[in-house]
Amino acid sequence: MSVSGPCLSCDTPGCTMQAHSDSDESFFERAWAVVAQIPVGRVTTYGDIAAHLGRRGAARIVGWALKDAVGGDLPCHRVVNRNGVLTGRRHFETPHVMAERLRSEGVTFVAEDQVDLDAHRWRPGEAE
DNA sequence: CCTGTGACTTTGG
DNA sequence: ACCAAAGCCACAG
Repeated sequence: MSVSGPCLSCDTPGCTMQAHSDSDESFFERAWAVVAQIPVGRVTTYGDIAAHLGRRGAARIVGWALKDAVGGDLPCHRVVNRNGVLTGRRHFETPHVMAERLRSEGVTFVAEDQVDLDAHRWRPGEAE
């Protein structure tokens, strides 16, 4: 990305991350770029990422993109579904690493596989 | 070009 | 409140 200025596809105040505008990269790569910016100890949802990329109904695609990123450097464990449930835990090396990593970052849980979304939710474009 | 695939989300019973 | 069904959409074959 090389364009400067405010976000064109989201209404997050002060967002300067134009991951969706001016990009020759695929939707997958843009999704990865967003995930890479999730702060430690925070989580976000598939829907939020998709909406931020200007594709409101592409939440599923985001999850799909993450699947391709497992094993890489991306903090894919910080992405949960809209209820805070770790629906992607099955795609990790072992089903527990997702929760383990979150716990080690200080994220609290309301259930075995459900994080306290209200307490840790991060929206794409927010300050880290 | 058409079809299948899903780490999702919303809706209706 | 719980489950099933139907939208959803980028990407690969």
